[in-house]
Order: sequence, then structure tokens, then C-alpha cells
Amino acid sequence: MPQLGGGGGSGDDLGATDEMLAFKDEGEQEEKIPQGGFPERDLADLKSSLVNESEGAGSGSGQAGSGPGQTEVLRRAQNSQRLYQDKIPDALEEGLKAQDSSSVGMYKESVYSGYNLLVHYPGNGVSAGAGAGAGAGAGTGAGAGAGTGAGVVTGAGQSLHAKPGQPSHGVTQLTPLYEHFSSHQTHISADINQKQGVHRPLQTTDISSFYSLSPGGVGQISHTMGWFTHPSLMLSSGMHTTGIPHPAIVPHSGKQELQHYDRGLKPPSETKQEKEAKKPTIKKPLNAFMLYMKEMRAKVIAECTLKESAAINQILGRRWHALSREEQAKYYELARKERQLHMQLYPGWSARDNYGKKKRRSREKHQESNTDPGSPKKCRARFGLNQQTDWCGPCRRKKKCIRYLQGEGEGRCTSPVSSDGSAIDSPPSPLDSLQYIRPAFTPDQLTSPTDFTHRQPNCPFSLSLHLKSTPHGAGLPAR
DNA sequence: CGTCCTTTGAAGAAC
DNA sequence: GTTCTTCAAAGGACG
Repeated sequence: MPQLGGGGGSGDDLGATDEMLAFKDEGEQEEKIPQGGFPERDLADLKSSLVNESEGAGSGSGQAGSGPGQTEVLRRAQNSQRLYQDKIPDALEEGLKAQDSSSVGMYKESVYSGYNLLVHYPGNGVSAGAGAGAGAGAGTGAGAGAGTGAGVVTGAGQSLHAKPGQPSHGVTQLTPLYEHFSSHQTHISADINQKQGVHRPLQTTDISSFYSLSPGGVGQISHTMGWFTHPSLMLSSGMHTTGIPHPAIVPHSGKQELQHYDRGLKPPSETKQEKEAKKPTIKKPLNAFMLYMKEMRAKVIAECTLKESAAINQILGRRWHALSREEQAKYYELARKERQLHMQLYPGWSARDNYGKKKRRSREKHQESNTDPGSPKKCRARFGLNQQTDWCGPCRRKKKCIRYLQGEGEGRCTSPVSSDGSAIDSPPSPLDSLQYIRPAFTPDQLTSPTDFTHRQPNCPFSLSLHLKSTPHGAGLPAR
């Protein structure tokens, strides 16, 4: 029987080795980089002035034990649990208990314990205690108290009045889980009363979107609660039996399908294919970078006044590379736990299950990229570079090798040049955005090197600096 | 409305 | 064992 985080955090062995190796690879890759001339070390030294600032509020706070004190967290966890439990209608609770008793194995636990593990991420300082609680809860039904409560506790200093999604610099936040569950519980009870115990999908909101995470507060990434419920406890619409939308399980069809559930009607006869297509999709667990993006996206949007995801992702990608190993390690660890739990909760699931469910890009495009000799993959292959760990030449980026395009396709590039011969192809760093702008302004004109609030056309990151003396976006020099 | 863009990482398929 | 492909999130842009 799988133990979720059981035994005081001893349940992490699954896949641990692999993950550590994977992270080692990351590190090895970093070691190779300076050879290509990219000043990764310098950047690492400097990044605190740019990249880290926006993340810096919580930088390092994610380390185990550096969060709120364990005792305090547990105390608040218990308080939160009380609040949470107080909101559960008796009828619902009874129903849940009944459901529990009919479940088997690890899922025989209370549904609440399903949320316990939420806090088992490093960084909130409660991983050990909560882990033990949840582990025991899963196995014996005991120990769910601390675990459950901890699940709704976020970092210290958070307010119950802030709205989810708010930028997290210095802004206190509502504990997202608590808010989410509280609001859902209200709806659920009403719904169940009306429908005599028949659950009806109430919302399809992705829980994960509720969590605006504080900087470095990786431990607060709580969308992963989605992994803590078993398919057997799901309705086919992607809902947990509590009625809470499940982020990892999404229905394929929309209103029409839900209407069938609404009315308790049997859907019209369907082909096997249709049935297959309507099976709820269990999503892939998020990898480290995806977790990082989820946490930082809102911040980048706020800082850059950008909304386009592609641009945001570019920025996030660079910031990701600018993170220290320690900072990245937090996300790798989170991702490892995500995969671990996902594996335990959906033992038969394979990433292949979702193949083809996303509409594929046009074949032509794929073929083009596959046959393009200047494509990063082809380029790496040509130069005998490892696809996973090596970059395309000096570019330290997975884009076209300029050298190759210039007909210098022999051997590994050593210096990046553009097609016109100028050295523009070195990997832009976030610091480059400062170089684009700084000369025109004196330091006292800048509120901070990372105070990005305007968009600068020439900035390679679509970022710009906020000037103390200029209104929004005004006076930024063209370069 | 559906797909693309854009990023990194994981996993599976195809060599 | 290596390489290639797909998908995970996000939301504006575009056909």
C-alpha cells in the first residue's frame, strides 16, 4: 500500500535517485557553459540585482525550517483545520465518511487527509510534521489533524483579505486553499441539499490558479492538491467527491456532458471513441520549470505589464537559468514530489494516455523543423552534442546555430555571431535589458534595477525600467 | 473556436 | 543508449 508522505517524510524514496541525477545533469550543464563564453557565474553574482529582486522577498525562505516555526505553523494549521471543519455541513461530512468506508487501501483515508500533503513541500517548515500526520492518516485514519490543518496554512504574514492572484511582492495573501475550500464548501452543501446528495459540477476553475505564491515560497505551491485524490473518488466531470474541481482531471467535453449529469440522464448512445474522448483527462504532473512559471508568472506580468504568455515565458525561461542551483533545487524537489504523488494516485496512468488529446501542430511545421539543418536539434546532432545537456554551439540556447547557418558548420561554435557578423547572438541575460537602458539614465532616476513597469521596445526581454521621474512608459529612450 | 506561440523538463516512442 | 516527439501552463494573437 502506497504511503503518501508517510513515516515522517520517509516516503520520498520513490524516484529520488533519478531526480537527483537529473538535477546533477542540470548542474553539469551549467559547468559546461562558461566554455562557451557565457558568463553564468558573473550572472549568478549579479542576478540578485535583477532577477532575484522580484523573487528575492522569499529567496531562500523555502529552505526547510526557514519558514514559520514549525510549532507556530502547526498551531495555525490546527486553527485553520477547525475553521475548515466547522464549515463542513454535517450531512456532507456523513456522506464523506460513508464514502471513505467504502474505499479501499490508501484511499480509505478521510477525504480531508487527501489535502494534508499539500504542505509537504519544503519551505513551509512543516514538512516533517505534516508528512507524518498525513502518512498516519492514510494508513490508520489517525494523524489527519495536523496534516489537514497544515494544508491550509500558507506562509507567515498572510492576510485573509487579499485576493488570489495578487502580485506577491510584499502583499499579504489569503491562504488560497482555505479560501477556495471555504467557498466551495458553501456551494457544495447547498447543492447537495438541493440535489439530495447528487453532486453537480459547480465550477471548473482550476484550483491551481488560486495560488498566487509568495516569492520563494515554494512550499505554498498548493495546486498540487490535485494529486491527492484518487480517481475512484472523482466524478467523471473532473470533480472530487467534495465537489471541488480537480486540477489534474479535466472533462473533455463541456456543457452538454455536464447537463447529462445535471439531470441524471443517461447520455445518448455513444461510440467507443466518443466515450474514450469523454473520459476525464488526468494531466501530466508539472515539472520544475512549470512550477516555477506558475509561481512567477503573475509577478512578471505585473512587472512587465505584459500579458502575452509567449513573451512571459521567454522571460521566465531566462530567469530560470539565472536562478541558483539551490533555488532551482526547490522546484526540482517539488516536481519530484508531484510526480511521486501522481504515480501513487494514478498508478496506471501514463503520459502516453494524453498523447493526441491535444491538437497537434501541422505536420508540415514539424517536418520543417525536423529537416531544417539549422535547427537546434539537428545542429546538436551534427556536432555530436548531447540533445539533453548541450546547447547549440555557444549560443547556450536551443535555437538555430548561427555558425552553422554561416557555413561554419564544422565543430562546435566558440563565438556567437549573427548573419551580418556582429556579435549579437550571445545569450541575452536579464542584465542585458539594463544595458539597453541604463546609459541614458542616471542611477537615481531608477527606482531599482528590477523595477520593470514599462515596456521597452529595444529590450531583448520586452522589459524596461521604471523611472522615478517619468510617468508610465514616458521618456524611455530609443536606442 | 481552435491553434499557435514560447519556455523547460519529463516521459514515452522510435531509432 | 541516443534522439525525437508530445505534453504540461498561460493567455494574447490570429486564421
